[in-house]
Amino acid sequence: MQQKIKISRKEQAVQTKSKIYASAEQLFSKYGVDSVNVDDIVKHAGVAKGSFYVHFESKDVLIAMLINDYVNKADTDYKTYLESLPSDMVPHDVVLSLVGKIADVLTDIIGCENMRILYRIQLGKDNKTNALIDYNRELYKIVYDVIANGINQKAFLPSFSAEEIAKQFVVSYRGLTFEWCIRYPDFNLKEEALRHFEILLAGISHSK
Amino acid sequence: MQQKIKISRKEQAVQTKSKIYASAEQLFSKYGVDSVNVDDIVKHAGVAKGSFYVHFESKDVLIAMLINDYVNKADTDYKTYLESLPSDMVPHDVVLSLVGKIADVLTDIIGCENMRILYRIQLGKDNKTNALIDYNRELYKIVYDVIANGINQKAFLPSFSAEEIAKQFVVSYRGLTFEWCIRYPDFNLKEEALRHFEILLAGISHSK
DNA sequence: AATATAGAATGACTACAGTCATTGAATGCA
DNA sequence: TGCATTCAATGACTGTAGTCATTCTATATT
Repeated sequence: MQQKIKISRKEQAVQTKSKIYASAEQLFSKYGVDSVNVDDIVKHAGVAKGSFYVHFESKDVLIAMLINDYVNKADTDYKTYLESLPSDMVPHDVVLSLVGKIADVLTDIIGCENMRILYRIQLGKDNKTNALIDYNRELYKIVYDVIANGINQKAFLPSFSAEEIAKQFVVSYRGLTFEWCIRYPDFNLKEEALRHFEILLAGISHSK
Repeated sequence: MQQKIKISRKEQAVQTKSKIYASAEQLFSKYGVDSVNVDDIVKHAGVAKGSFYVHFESKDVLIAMLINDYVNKADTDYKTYLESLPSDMVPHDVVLSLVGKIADVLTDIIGCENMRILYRIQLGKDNKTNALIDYNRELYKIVYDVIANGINQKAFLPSFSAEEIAKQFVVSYRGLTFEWCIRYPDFNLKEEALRHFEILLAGISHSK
């Protein structure tokens, strides 16, 4: 009468991990990451506390994974957004549109609280988190394409490589987002980002 | 036979706070902030644990105060550094010199670990810390002076105000420092900062 | 001088992240 | 089939930040 479906040890482990991940996602989205502790998560998942740490480095790493998944999903949208822009738009304006769109996504979809948590975790002493997660990879690639295209069209100077500019773009945007996180709500991310990149596009120096 | 020097209640409180602050400073610098707990500090100061929380919001706020004091002391040095530069140096080069000097101070004097802790605390949910401490105020003022001077000398475009540029300068530098903190030691702050600001100075766009 | 008030000081206590020695069941091997 | 190995699972335990009801005493008020 052994009707149980046989399940391998490995599959079982994957299922346990999923149960924990799903429970965390549910509880976090319902009550917020600060109001939910690891005991709540494992109780909801129906496993022991130790099991949590078999599958996840720490509570923070799990949170970072959840938020990062979310951020990456949003980042992928930028490609669709760029394709929706008129094809005759000049690179200068494409960059600024993208800058604005990113601010909208950060403000309306991801939210200041999530970014703050994500950044805090990235700065944690355990750089194991950082090895696992390649932050802003998607965004970097999209920016790179836009810049490379601008250089090809001779709209941007060839003095700096597209790689270099894209890298510094992401750095600047992180600085802006950081400022937004700590000054919220007294800092308008979109406005500041647009001004920042207008300066970057134009340069401040007469020498050319 | 009451030879005790009379001391007011307020003075007493100030002394208690100082004892805690000094003990923390000593122990942190000797063993590092992660190896010293609040119990160690209050034991060393000869007060009860509760007293710590009478005078300080949290362990993190105390750490932030200590590091911020240190950072501000370093920031003040930049003024001296700028005065040491040849007076005929063009504004473009003054900016880059300052950028390099800041990187040196962050790398050699303050250190990645301290910046990481400071940023992590700034991102903490308790924005009470942030109300207390005005981060990078000194740096902003110094950058502002350099930029305003550049605009006066007609070396920089008047399209953007010195306030605006100085503000964005600080934002960019925070983005760079953040990246340095999380990528350390695989990120050369000075190199990246110099490249970043070379791009900012020149701009990337042909339109002018 | 007697009483009331403020607020500094206290330390036992709670909450919670993270640990680790032990258990037990699936898999590999003879 | 029986023994050995592996590793997921367990939960009691530890370390530490932060709390709070209570005590104590200098100062203000009468």
